[in-house]
Amino acid sequence: MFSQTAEYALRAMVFMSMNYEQAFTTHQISEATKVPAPYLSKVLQALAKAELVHSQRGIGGGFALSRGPEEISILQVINAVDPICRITSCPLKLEAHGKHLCALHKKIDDATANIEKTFAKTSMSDLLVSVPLCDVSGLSHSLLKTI
Amino acid sequence: MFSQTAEYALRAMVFMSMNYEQAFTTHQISEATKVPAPYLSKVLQALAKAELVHSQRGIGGGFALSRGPEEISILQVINAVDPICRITSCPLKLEAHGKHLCALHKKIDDATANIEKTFAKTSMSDLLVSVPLCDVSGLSHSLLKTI
DNA sequence: TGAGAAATGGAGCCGTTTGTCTAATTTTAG
DNA sequence: CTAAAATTAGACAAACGGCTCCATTTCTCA
Repeated sequence: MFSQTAEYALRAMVFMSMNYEQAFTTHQISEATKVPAPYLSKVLQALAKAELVHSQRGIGGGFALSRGPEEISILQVINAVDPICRITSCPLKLEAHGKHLCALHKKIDDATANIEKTFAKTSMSDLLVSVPLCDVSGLSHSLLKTI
Repeated sequence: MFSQTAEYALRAMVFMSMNYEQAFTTHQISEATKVPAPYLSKVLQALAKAELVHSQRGIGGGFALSRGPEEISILQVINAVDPICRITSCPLKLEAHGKHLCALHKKIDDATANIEKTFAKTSMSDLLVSVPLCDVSGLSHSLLKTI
């Protein structure tokens, strides 16, 4: 339904939201979210390009949210890596339909619109309630102290 | 969002619903729905395996719905070719979560559940209202007469 | 100023999806 | 019984997503 990449991006974003003023290295995020590190690196780059996170090279560098977790929605994260695209014109390219979608495509697009709406309304901070995303017990000791 | 294959399957099903007691050949369906014929053949086989359509070889054969269009939902069609799968356990395989999903995965699964529900409630006959799926003017003369 | 820590960018691998082609099989018409 | 019409089965090709690896660049600290 949703791509693996979107899942990875969301895990990373939720993790970073847990302590959003701090910068985490790719390795730290990978360890906590169980996302393969080299691939996570690409995902984080996409998030950086979308300006959802800010990257900093060198010692003490890493990735951090570019704004507060309450200002970043699930939709923004998904759209940064694997955009949800609406049906704006007839996929069969029929002149007859023009701008109107047939019942089938309207139904599909309505469902997509609903998803968009739900995900736009939910922010990273909404996802921090009660149950943590990740296995804190598995984290390295040095990282643990920072959370 | 949804796979190309699912789109193709739905187009074919809607088309067959327009005259559901008749059998259409792969070629006829391909022509009307603009789905590549050799690939459509695979899709139709999947629909046949799911018993949504019935196939008949030889002269005068083809594919036809196995029951009335009001008894076939969008969800059934999609699940036949590219199943919507729910999140039943933590994707990170964390012991800590057990059967409970964290906020992130619960949110994603809820959205998926909503899609499922909408698509389960909509039948092929609901998709036949007013605007036709396909470019009837582009169909061969012999096929046109049958619709 | 140098060393090491980190992100960046590009090439490339593997499996799945999408799509094509061909040969074999079934079925009906005549 | 035969020929044509149709599905079925299988191998094959191209494109894409997920993933890895490595060389390069940028940055900080001592």
